[in-house]
Amino acid sequence: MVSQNAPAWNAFAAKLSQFARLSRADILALKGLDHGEERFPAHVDIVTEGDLPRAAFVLAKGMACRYRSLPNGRRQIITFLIPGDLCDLHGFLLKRMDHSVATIVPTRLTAINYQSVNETLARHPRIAAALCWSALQDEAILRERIVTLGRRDARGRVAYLLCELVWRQMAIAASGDHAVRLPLTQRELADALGLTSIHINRVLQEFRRSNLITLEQRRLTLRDVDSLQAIAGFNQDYLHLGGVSERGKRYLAQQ
Amino acid sequence: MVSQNAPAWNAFAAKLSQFARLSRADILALKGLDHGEERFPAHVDIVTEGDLPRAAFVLAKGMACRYRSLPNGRRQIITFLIPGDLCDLHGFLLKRMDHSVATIVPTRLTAINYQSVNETLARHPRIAAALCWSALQDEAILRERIVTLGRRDARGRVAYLLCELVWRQMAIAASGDHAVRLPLTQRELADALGLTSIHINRVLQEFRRSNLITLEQRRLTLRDVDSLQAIAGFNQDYLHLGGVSERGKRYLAQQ
DNA sequence: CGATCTGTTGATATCCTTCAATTTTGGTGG
DNA sequence: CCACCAAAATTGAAGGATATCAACAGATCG
Repeated sequence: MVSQNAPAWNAFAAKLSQFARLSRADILALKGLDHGEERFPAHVDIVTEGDLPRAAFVLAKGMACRYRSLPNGRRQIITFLIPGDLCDLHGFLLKRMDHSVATIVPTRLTAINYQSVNETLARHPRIAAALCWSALQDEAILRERIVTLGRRDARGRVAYLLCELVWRQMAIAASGDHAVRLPLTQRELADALGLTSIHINRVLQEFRRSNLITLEQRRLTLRDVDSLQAIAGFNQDYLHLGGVSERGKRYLAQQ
Repeated sequence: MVSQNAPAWNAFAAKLSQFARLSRADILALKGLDHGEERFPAHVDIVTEGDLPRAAFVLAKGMACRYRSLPNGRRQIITFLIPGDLCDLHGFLLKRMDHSVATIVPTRLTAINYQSVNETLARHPRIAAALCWSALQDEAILRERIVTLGRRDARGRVAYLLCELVWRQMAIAASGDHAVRLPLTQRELADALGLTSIHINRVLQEFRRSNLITLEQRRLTLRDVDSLQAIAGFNQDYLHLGGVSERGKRYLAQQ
């Protein structure tokens, strides 16, 4: 069942390694969860609101988003999923999805063999702790989005989201220059930030004129991270990129 | 260490029982996590952004909120905590809190003995599953808030939040009449919904004039739930109040 | 190589905020 | 129990940030 799918496990392992140093055995155990790869074209639902939740998966390549459609035709993008992100590890407990997940570009998933998850976690406490931490980070990302939508203006929202996407991508594939591929349309940015694509357009242009960013050919570079952070009233603490607490380390040592 | 603290465990057990039928032994095990009670007056931080996370706790009585303050003096309330809610079970892994938690009224917490959590979960798979589900619900609540702040207008936001608070309280203390104590000021509603208290005031008055709600003496009654849901473009599916999926039941039976 | 989606620009509309003042409520001490 | 004070609720007027509408240019893709 193990697919030739190095990027997925690399990205996943890279993400988890932010939290806890994984041994060779740990990384092998991660690969043991591989239950086969699936490919999806761009702009297609992976799961749809109302469905029975599908098996958990790791996003191996590409990009996706969780979103919800409203009766009035609007939609809200809740989160972006990038390579290494784990999706719905415990979702099988639920009867129906309360939101949808869609691809943004052609995307590959690695299904997770959830029968063996518990055993793997029991035998590899560092993996368990890292997943736990990853879940904490995911929740922190949701909270930060709430803060953004509730109390930042349009410029702050855009600045915040661009920083987040760059930091998250840099965490799984170190590239020192704050430049990443950003395959999002202005419409998608708008749906994530609770604005119209027209207004997103005007904010992006202002940022370009002020030399805060460059964004062309789907490639985004943050040219002045400090100013962007100031505009958003923002820092990256919420991503908890700095590793585990002393208490957490002691806890891990006991296991 | 066990405090005379029946309400806490009742509310906690009532909440978890929505998800999985708990045995007597399960409920005793929950009580075994009790690590003492703490009391806080109204409008006081329980934890403050930047702090080392405190031990996990269950809110026993009262009401609290997670919030974040922004450099420009604004604040955003992220979630409300009501009796039975579990707070930061795995937070000890983090170095610092990325947000604060404050009381809204005089509040009692029951600290959780996190040394014994793992053992309890291993021995009581239904508790483990119920906590897992509770975490899924918490995440769903965050997602719904994102949808609200991103794509609903002021009337929709207020309608949504009032419904959510009533449903959550009804789930832990069945009262058939859609009436609950709501100790929030208009300022606090505003900080939760990304609006000004002045605008909250106008929306509430419109709702009262239209006989959608009554709200006086800190007591809220939903008089026309259907209309409120229509205004919010909203249903309660996201709270997953209906129990566990068949797959989830099979999984539990194996444990 | 046309069709459709995306990005861009301008004019106008609107929802919500801001500012300012007043009333009501709730809590506290005398 | 009442007087007093601060906080909360209420009301009105004016301003601003973003939405909506409309049209066109540019890019992407089968």
